[in-house]
Order: sequence, then structure tokens, then C-alpha cells
Amino acid sequence: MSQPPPEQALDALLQLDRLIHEPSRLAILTVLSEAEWVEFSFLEAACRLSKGNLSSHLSKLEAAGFIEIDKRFRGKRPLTSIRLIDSGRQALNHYRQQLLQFMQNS
Amino acid sequence: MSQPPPEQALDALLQLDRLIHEPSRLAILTVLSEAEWVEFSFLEAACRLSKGNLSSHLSKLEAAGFIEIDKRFRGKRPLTSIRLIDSGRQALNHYRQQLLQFMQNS
DNA sequence: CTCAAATGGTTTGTACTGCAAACTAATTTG
DNA sequence: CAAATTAGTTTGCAGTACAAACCATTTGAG
Repeated sequence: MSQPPPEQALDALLQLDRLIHEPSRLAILTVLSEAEWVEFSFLEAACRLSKGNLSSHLSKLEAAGFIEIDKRFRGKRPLTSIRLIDSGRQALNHYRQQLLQFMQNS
Repeated sequence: MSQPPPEQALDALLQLDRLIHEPSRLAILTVLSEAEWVEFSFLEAACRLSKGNLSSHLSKLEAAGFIEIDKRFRGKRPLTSIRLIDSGRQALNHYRQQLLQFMQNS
């Protein structure tokens, strides 16, 4: 029992959600998972992403139904805030579980 | 201390080697890490990859200096065997450490 | 007042990548 | 001898991540 068959490990690995698996997006989701609403520029700094890059990742996460994006004005400047919604949190948790399963069995 | 700052977690995450991060290749490396020489068709079945797909992933891993590919004949048929070499094992271990660091701090 | 720089983003262009499908080449089977 | 199997490699394409260009507005310097 100390040389585990990698079967289960590989299964978990090969089923990972590629949308979440991308490191930049996983970073975004991780930050979002630890707060409620998060501002665009906070994410930008926390995840070391360029605005353009962040913008396009957010669009994909939104299209997947993982996050909600709120656009309003703070004073006279635009302010974009983002939060993880339930389906996103579930998907993230599931991803983490799969990854954990891989790590433990490999 | 029970709400960990995600700083270190994100750092580890953003530094992951993308070549290894790809699930199919991570699966290949995982199998290789648990054996010495592994045959092409074994990898094909174990990782659920098509021959074409496997072939191209192996080329990349070889180009990165992670694996060694040996081609010979078994009887009259070609036989390709693969093994993880030191630099590949080191890279894989490093990847695992980074990933673990992320998982633990997120 | 004017013009340069900063803020807060989105869109566009491109180089890369993963995968399926097509291909090569030999061998075995019916 | 023709069809199928084995053992792979090459090619074509659709999708992707990232940088760079762009847009609109506001703030700061002189």
C-alpha cells in the first residue's frame, strides 16, 4: 500500500477544468475566494497581470458563469468590481479537490 | 494566523513551469517518475492519449531535456521506450513543491 | 489655459499550443 | 494477396495567452 497505483491520480488529473487550471485564472479565483467584492486594480496588482490580460481572463470567467462583474463610477472614474458567485466557488472547490487527489496519490 | 495571506501562494502559482503544468504532460511525467524505462504504448494507455498526441508531448519533454527516448526493435517491430532523466525529475519535484505550497497557503 | 501623464479599462494582433486526422511503413492475419 | 494491426510521426486547425495599441476621461505641472 505504499506504492500507490497512479490510476486514480491520473484520472483526477486528466479531468481538471482547463479554464481553472490556467495559473493566471487560478490566481484570480483564489483571490476572489478570500474576499467579497474585489476591485479590478486590486486584482491587477495581486495577480501581477496587465490590465489587458486581466480584462480578457475576467471575460472568460464571466462567460463561464463563475464570476459577477459590476461596473459603476467612483466619483468620476470608472470602477469595476468582481466577485465569485456560487457556481464559481463550487467549480473552484471541485478543482482543488481533484488536484488534492492527484497530489495525494502520486 | 488562520486567514493566510495569499501572497506566497500566488507567487508559487505564478511561477509554475507551464511545460509541466499541462495535464497530459504532468500525467506522463508522473507515470515516468514511478518506473524506469516505460514503453510508448504503456504511456498511451495509462495517460489516455492518442499516439499522435503522445508523440508530440514526448518531443517537447525531450526538447526540454526532461526525458530520454530510446528507439530500437523488438523482434521486427519498432519499440520506443522513455525514461525520466535527472533534470526532468528535479523539475517535476520542484513543480510539485510549488504546487504544494500553493495548496497549503490558499 | 494647455499639454503631458495618469487612471481605468477594452480591443486587436500574433505567436504558440493541444488535439484530431491524415499519413508512413512495416507486419500479421484471413 | 488484400485487409487489418502495430507503431509511431507529421500536418492542419481551432483555440489561447499575452503584449501592444487603443479609447475616454481626469489630474497635475508650468
